[in-house]
Amino acid sequence: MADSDSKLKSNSNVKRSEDFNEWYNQIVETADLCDKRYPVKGMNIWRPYGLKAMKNIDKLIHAEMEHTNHEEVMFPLLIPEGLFQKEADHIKGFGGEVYWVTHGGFNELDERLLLRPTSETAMYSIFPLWIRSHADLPLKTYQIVNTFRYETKMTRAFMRVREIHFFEAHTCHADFEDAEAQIKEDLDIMKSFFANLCMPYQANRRPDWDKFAGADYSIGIDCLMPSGRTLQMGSCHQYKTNFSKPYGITYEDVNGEQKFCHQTTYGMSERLLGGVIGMHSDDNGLMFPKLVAPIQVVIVPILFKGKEEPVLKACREVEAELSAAGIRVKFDERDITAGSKYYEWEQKGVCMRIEVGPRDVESGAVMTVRRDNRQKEVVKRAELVEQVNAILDAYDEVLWQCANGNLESNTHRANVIEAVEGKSGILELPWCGEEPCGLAVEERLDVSTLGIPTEEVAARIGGGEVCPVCGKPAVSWCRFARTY
RNA sequence: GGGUCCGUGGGUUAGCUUGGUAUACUUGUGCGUUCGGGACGCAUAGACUCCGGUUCAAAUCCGGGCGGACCCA
Repeated sequence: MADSDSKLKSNSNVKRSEDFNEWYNQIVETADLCDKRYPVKGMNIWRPYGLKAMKNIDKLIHAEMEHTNHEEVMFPLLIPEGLFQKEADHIKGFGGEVYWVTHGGFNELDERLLLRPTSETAMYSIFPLWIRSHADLPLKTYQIVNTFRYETKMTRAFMRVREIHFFEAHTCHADFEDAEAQIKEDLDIMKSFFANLCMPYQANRRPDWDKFAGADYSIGIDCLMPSGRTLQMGSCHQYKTNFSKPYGITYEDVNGEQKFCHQTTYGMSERLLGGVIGMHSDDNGLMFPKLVAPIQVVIVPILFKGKEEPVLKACREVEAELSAAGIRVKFDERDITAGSKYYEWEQKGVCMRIEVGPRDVESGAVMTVRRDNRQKEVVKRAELVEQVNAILDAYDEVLWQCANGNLESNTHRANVIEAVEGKSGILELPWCGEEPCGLAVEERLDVSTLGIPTEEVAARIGGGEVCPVCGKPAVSWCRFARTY
């Protein structure tokens, strides 16, 4: 594998291992995921291949939602100013980053409309009409729509954009306990969902100064990228009655009393794709998990003059057989050399390829090659589907192990700040729970506070640790990291 | 929030200081020879971010917009 001296496809390739950030910027375009040339900051074009990957992720979300009895809805994009302004903290949090619609044709609007930065205020104006009695609860809804935020910071494909492909689940409950049960269910959903992406993560309860605008508390889902920074891949929020009071979301309980609902939300976005790209890749390009990959298996014919027909025929049979088994397969018949196809599909993250040449046709077999380690294996045609599925499973397992290894070896726990100073990754320190101490750690280490692990075992103080800033007894462990 | 820099075929770029015919590689297209890890030959297509100013003349100088990169808070 003479990668180092092989000719570069483009004039400006950087290796992931050398410059992760620049590599990311290039791979999203060279792998045909998006087109960044649209002339509005933070608004990129989804190209077919990238959109397929995103839709596959969406499918996993839909499946989780259906499984947990959430129902899909779609609310309008535009929100009247008056509705938006009902919850004070919410406005404070989002006010600076909303797009306003001020005109209809040539006429100035009486009431300005905003493009939803998130849909709380749109949905909660209607929920009171849907909820009348305890029998209407819990109300569990979700939607996958585009939202808009006027980002002033540097934008980055899939990771920080102004038009966001956004998933949001909104639930209403009779009381706090039931809302808390919903948060627990959300944590379960995360577990199975991120397993499908082969993404190990940490769920952290955000400190109060970093919670969602209007929330009682927020839980962030953080993944550690190979660059050593964490990426927030989603979040869920306990609202208590913070929104139901201003929006009048009430129900009549069994005793005939009117009560305010308790609410939760769970949100994720196209960042999921950005995270998958960053996490599962190497110097040769992407490695999509099998459930995300637009193409799971690519078939490359090895053609020799005068022997084309039997090879092409075998390829078509293999394609049909795999396709019938529900595997996303592509037969690459283009008239370019086999080698250039290998490089291209490896870069685009196809899980494995099948080579079919005259030798294979004669022996009734195919050659399989895995994307993750380029391991070659001869597979008999009779065992094709079974073996391909086995390889895809093994491939996914490697992705998970690799990512998990990165997380574990870059999580550093210590009692004093000096011990984690200069370390990259996730840093865990005891914490007294006071904001000034958290902020002091942030400043000292140039990190952000991720928060307290939601897993009790990870959060619990065991041996009388003290806050490394103020020296008072710690109430829990707290995580810090440089973030995207 | 404050500052610096950049914008030339689809991509990467030379040219800009000192105004005058725009460079190369790559990609794309067509034909032929090839094909078990980025093939080769021939032919061909394609560009000065936008608006205004200075000038006989602007990719080049000046101002602004839009877009992008970086640094500091």
